[in-house]
Amino acid sequence: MYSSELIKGTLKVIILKLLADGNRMYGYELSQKVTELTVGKIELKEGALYPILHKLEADGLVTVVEESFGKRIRKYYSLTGSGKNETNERVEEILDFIKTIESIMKPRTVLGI
Amino acid sequence: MYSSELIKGTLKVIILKLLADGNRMYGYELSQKVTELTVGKIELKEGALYPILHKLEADGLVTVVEESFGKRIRKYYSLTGSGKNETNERVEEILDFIKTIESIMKPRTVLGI
DNA sequence: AATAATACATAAGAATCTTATGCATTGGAA
DNA sequence: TTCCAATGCATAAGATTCTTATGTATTATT
Repeated sequence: MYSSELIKGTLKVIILKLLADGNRMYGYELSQKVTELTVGKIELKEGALYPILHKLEADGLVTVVEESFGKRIRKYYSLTGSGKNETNERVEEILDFIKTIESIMKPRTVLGI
Repeated sequence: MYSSELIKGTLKVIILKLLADGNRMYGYELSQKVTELTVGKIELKEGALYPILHKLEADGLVTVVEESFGKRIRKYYSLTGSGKNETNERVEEILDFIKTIESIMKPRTVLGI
């Protein structure tokens, strides 16, 4: 489990990327998938998850299809065209960001060696 | 310039790491160094910088020595012993975090190939 | 003489997350 | 068969971390 400051700002990109990889997914499924992929180091909790999904929908980046399984409802989210573009941009950005952070964090001396 | 959500939570670690590398530094110097190292992609602004430094001091991770240059004052910050330990832990954490994010962001298909 | 850069600081507001709570269904264990 | 865990959605209050804006003052540059 990473300290929560670190996670801030990355959850949205993670959701977008998972939708880009796996086609449509519903909220609870996304939450499980993140726990699984990160071996529990990142948890996508409901309080963060659902507001993000609603925001993505409001921004036109995803569309929703409700499906019933018995009396239980699932809301499947899929990327729209602009959602795919946004995902590509955000993924590029975070990969670039990672390189920057890595370059700062790698051992370095006063001499810059 | 990265979107600001992405930067959240990383500024403190960056400051700690710079102090660990370069011995004592003062606020404005840290701010300049971050701009320089990241080619302007990350900016350590005063509104974030000074509260972080004060927090680090309150937490006993850094000590401060004031020095005058003419009538201008600089506050030099240095890591304490526990500051160095904290830095090592935080750097390890963020490097681990980066690997996790990278593994999610790298191209992947539905089949997991 | 005026402006940019240096150097500190804080307050109000925005954004993003955690914690807590709520409702309802389904499956499994005791 | 009863109770608890898991599934599945949702929102509100609070914490945290940053941006933007503002303030003060000195020094260097144009």
